[in-house]
Amino acid sequence: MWLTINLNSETAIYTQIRNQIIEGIIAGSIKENDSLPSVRQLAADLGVNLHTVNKAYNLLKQEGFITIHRQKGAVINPAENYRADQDYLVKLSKELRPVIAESLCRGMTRTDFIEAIDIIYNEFKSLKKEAKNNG
Amino acid sequence: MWLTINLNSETAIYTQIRNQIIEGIIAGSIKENDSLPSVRQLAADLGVNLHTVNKAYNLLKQEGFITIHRQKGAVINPAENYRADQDYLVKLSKELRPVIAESLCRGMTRTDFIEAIDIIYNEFKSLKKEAKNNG
Amino acid sequence: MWLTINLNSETAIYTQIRNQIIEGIIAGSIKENDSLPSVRQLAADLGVNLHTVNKAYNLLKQEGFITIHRQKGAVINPAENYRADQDYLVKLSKELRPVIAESLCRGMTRTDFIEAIDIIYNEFKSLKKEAKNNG
Amino acid sequence: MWLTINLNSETAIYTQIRNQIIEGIIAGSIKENDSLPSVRQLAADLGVNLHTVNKAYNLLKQEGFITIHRQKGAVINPAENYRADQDYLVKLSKELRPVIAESLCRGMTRTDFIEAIDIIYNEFKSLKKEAKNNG
DNA sequence: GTGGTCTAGACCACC
DNA sequence: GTGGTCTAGACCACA
Repeated sequence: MWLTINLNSETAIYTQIRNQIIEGIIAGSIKENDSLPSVRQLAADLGVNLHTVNKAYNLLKQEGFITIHRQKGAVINPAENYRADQDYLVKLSKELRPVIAESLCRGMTRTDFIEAIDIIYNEFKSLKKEAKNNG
Repeated sequence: MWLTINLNSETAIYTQIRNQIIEGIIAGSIKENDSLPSVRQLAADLGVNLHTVNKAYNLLKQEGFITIHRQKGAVINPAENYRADQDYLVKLSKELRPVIAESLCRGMTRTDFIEAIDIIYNEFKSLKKEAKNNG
Repeated sequence: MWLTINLNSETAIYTQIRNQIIEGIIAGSIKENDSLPSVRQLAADLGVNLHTVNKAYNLLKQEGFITIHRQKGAVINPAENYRADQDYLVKLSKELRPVIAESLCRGMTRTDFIEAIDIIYNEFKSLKKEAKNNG
Repeated sequence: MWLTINLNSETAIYTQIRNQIIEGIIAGSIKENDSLPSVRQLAADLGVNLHTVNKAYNLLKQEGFITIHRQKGAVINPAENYRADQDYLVKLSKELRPVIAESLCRGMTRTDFIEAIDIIYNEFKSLKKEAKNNG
């Protein structure tokens, strides 16, 4: 499994799992209709508690990214199920506002900020290529 | 007082206080060498415990935004004290990465994302104008 | 537990805890990746409030000595995380200056002063040996 | 007056005053039997409260550095009055111990530490020369 | 079980 | 008056 979690991180483990699965989707290493490992399996692989993985999956389900079947386990939904909608834009704005505020306060211009996000966009582009070559 | 906090928010109260003070700095409603209200005063105004305000102030102090005086209370530092440095850029990147990942996953392009941040930049620009007219 | 605090001391309790943990590290009685007792546990052992221990741990975290895990509690960082850097040397100099000034004023030479610090160095050497024999 | 205090410093103002007077003694810019400015005068010069200067003077008196006369005000004592004694050595050791502990913990050797104190000794030597030329 | 947050109320040092 | 420290007791998120 391509997931790696950092126990020392400030970020909650279940959040790290959720974030990496989302990154897996955009990289293309997991696709629509793919199954995620079972809760039990993933928990064992990562050496974390069942509840933790469960919480991550439930969060992803609630956010529309996956559907949890009794038999097939967790399955990636088609992209239509979680297209950015108005609610998401509001949530996104709430997340970004304090981050942008701090960057402004620390003297970063809009251009500096976009430079920072472009580095991240490029990382994701590389990930995508890599996954393509491997898959 | 220009601070308003939301007791029901997911965001910790002390974080809300911190964030709004940062917004106050970029809006220009508080400036270099201005004093913030005393912890007791602000706590009373907001209807929260003094320790909560104290924690917010200590966080701001640790981040370089303010200096805490024994007599004058908390004072805004000159901007040089908290200019974006390498450490901050790393922190910023860590904050932005999962946010950008989710937006990509939900089908937002880089252009859509920049549109979202521009709305926030415009809000801050309006705040700045407003504060200028009031001050 | 190897920690002893003095409630009557001028030094704040949380500072005493911090200092003794640092001494524990240099003595070798706690090592890289060792866990410290939980805040509740240590607070109970020392007969102080859990917030006081919490403050000490947070200070140590901020100084780079420990990492605070959600599950495992506080863990000693590898020494690389808190090697003396320029900032520390400045802080050290600020601490030492008035101490050296007073010693000079009271007629102590540099040699007298080094004699005084050597007594301390020898104490730490003994502590280290002791810990080695016990561990 | 050669005293300069920093209101932003972590160090209490009365402690800064006390420290600088001690530095003045070792530099030779104030000598045995010299009078310090009156409490009122110094407070006015520094722009601080009377009580603050008073506290500094009382501390210096208690430590043996000065005598407070009704008429002549505060007068520097002869050096014999405050020679390092056993009590002072104990106090010094208590001050130095946590400082040395931290430096050790951060990987500084005894040699590194002595290098750091020598920088300070040299600063004081320069101060002394300077004061000699001016006086 | 762990730490994180918040409240309430106290005393002290500093100014 | 200011912030700094400490206590006591509560609830929540995370694992």
